[in-house]
Amino acid sequence: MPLSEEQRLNMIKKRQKILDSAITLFASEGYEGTTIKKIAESAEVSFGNVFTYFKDKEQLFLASVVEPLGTFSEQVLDFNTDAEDPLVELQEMVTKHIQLFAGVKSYLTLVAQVVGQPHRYPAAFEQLDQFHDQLREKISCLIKNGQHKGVLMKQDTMPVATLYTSLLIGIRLNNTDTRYSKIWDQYISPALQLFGPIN
Amino acid sequence: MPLSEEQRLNMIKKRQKILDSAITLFASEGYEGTTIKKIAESAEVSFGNVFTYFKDKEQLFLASVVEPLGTFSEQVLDFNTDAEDPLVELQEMVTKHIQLFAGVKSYLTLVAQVVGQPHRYPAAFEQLDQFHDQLREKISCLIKNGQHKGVLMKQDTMPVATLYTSLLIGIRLNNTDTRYSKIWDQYISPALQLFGPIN
Amino acid sequence: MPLSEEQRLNMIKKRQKILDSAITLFASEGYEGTTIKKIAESAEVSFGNVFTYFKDKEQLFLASVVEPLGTFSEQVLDFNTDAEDPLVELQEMVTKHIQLFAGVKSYLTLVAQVVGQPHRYPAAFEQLDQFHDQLREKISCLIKNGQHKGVLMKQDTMPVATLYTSLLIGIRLNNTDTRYSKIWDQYISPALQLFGPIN
Amino acid sequence: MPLSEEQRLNMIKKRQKILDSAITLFASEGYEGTTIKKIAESAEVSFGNVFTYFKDKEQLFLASVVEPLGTFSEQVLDFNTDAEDPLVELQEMVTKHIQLFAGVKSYLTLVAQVVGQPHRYPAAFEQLDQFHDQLREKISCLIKNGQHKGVLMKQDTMPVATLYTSLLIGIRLNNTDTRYSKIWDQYISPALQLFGPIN
DNA sequence: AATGAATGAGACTTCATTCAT
DNA sequence: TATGAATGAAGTCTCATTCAT
Repeated sequence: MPLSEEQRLNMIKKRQKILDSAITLFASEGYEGTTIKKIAESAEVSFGNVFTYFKDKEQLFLASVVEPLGTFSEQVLDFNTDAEDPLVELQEMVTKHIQLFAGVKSYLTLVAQVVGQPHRYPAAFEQLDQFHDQLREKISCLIKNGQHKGVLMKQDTMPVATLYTSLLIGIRLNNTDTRYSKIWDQYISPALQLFGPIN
Repeated sequence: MPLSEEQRLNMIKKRQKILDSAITLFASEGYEGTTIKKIAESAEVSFGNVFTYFKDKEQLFLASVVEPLGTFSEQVLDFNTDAEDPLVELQEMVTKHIQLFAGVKSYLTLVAQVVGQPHRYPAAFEQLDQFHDQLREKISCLIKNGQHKGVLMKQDTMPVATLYTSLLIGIRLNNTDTRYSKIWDQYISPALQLFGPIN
Repeated sequence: MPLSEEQRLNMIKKRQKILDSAITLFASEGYEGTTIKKIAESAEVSFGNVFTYFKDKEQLFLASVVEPLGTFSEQVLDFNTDAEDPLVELQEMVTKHIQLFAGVKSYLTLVAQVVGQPHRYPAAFEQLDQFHDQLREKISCLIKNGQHKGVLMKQDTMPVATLYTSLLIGIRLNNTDTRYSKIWDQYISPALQLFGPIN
Repeated sequence: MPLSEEQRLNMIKKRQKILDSAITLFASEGYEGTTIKKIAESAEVSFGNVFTYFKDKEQLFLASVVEPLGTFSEQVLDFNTDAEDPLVELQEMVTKHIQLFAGVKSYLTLVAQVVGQPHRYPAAFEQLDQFHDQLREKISCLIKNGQHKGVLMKQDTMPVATLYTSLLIGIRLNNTDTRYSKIWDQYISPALQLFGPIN
């Protein structure tokens, strides 16, 4: 007697709720500061039920870092390296990134923890690092395009890309607000300067 | 019976050794990942002796964050807002900052933890935040000076200052190496772009 | 709606399969070392289904010890106390016992557990103890017969019977092999000595 | 400041008390049936303190099996294979063994558990098995001596030795009393028959 | 009857802190 | 001051049992 469709959906929802609670708590309380009990309470799930969905705390942490990465990276990587007008593309990319980073507080705090202590979370770090490389590579391409077209000043592109991603994670770390607000818009224009636009 | 001078010095050294070990371990293993036993072993001090110098773990953590701040902030704040040539001053500041951040891995990883989880470490965060404000303020002044002298493009100065400090903590987070190396020099020039230099 | 004959048979088979798995596992992993999940997997039955056939773990354990006892005791007690030639009867009994004990590894390991920790499994122990008494009594009778007929030396019979059953459970404990093999035959002749045969 | 002699002695006593409690409990309740809490209570020691002396439950179990083995094996192996009068030596050996096994209930129940589930306690079994081999070997020698001198009937010696050790562990398993009593003496003479004495 | 998710009690273990020496 | 044994609270995880489907 397999599970009914309704039950299956319910379980998927439940799993997601646990994961969301875990992300929030891991982000704000840290790995050891977060107890399974807290997660269960926050997700309105019984203590033991957490283990129905995640083998152990470590796996739950890993899932908290890795699972949202798919959607997130897709959004972050959504820009065109071969754009006709690289300056406009850059502007749009920066705008989107800033707004995205403004709105995703918990997850990015979690990411910052993993990035800050790679040897403590090797599996999670591995995945993040891979994405990070991909992102920097793609940004680097767009910059090269801009330099080619003479709208960006000539400079090594990878350091700039690295600085840019550092800046993104850095502002997320430095800001305590949870949602996007006008304040974040102020960052767009100076952040663009990093790429050395020629007007 | 008062302690001899030699004993007093010895104790000061011991305390510092414990603090250094604590910083390294808190940085790499996190707060609850770091045990008093590990700290004692790393500092080559007996287990119970740690409590002779620090009341409890929390205070030791606080000291790990706060005590190095004095020297560190002095170095970071060592630039002249009223410089004759703000561009040169900026260049020197950025160079110094990058080199400084390159060389202080453990402590800054620790700082990033506190900044990322402010409500978990309120006392420590308070101090760091205060320093951060002071730093941004001072950088903002230097930028204003540059804009006044027409060597920097006009833009809101605080967002730029914030971006700059974000960038600093961000590159520290993104790099795993423990010491300054030539690689870090690549960041200086693009980081300068952030301020919108006019040549 | 009563169950069809086929269903009834199926359930009986299923119950036996669970019991067999339980015996094997209880024997090799011990009571708490054995989980319902393991039993279910081993019996190729769903987890919850185990509880359809056995109220709880304790009852399943009890059944594991008690149910096979019927067949087993029948075989063990199958010898003739009033045999014409008690020496031959003894020889045949010992041979049969050794072969039987050689072939029933799991169950006897389980029995040994219960016998070794009587106060932990009082109900199970009770039953085994009763059978044990019966067995010793019957062996004692056969010995007496032999002594009467002058083919066994005179000695107290109960201690000999007890030693004999001890020896049987002891060799089972000391041997790791699961099936009867020629090795076991070596034990027959010396075991017979226990009874003090006169030739 | 190393520990004082008195403290060291105290710790040794404490460790032994824990070990003794563990042996008793493991014997009567089994491995999983025995909790650290129970052991601590029985040894009149705080819960956490158990871990000062034994890394974890498994190690405590191993120590419970292995540490008493030294004294025990010494006593069990204390007989002379080259005795002038092997019959007398055998008689003395059996007497001593029976009395020894009568008086060491808990430890031998524990031994029986390990022997019965070797794959569950591989490390402990290893040690016991080694001792067992040594014992059988030595008994075998004494039997050979007796056969040589014509006071024991000719038969394979190893099976007899194995039967004898089986018998010893078997009677220990079958008897519930904790101390040596006259009852045990009844076993001596029939047990001797096993070796096929010629009078 | 059959299934497997849900529950929470209870086990092991770690570790900050206390304290006697 | 220095040491490390003693304590027990708190955390993770397992698993028998229940129960809705």
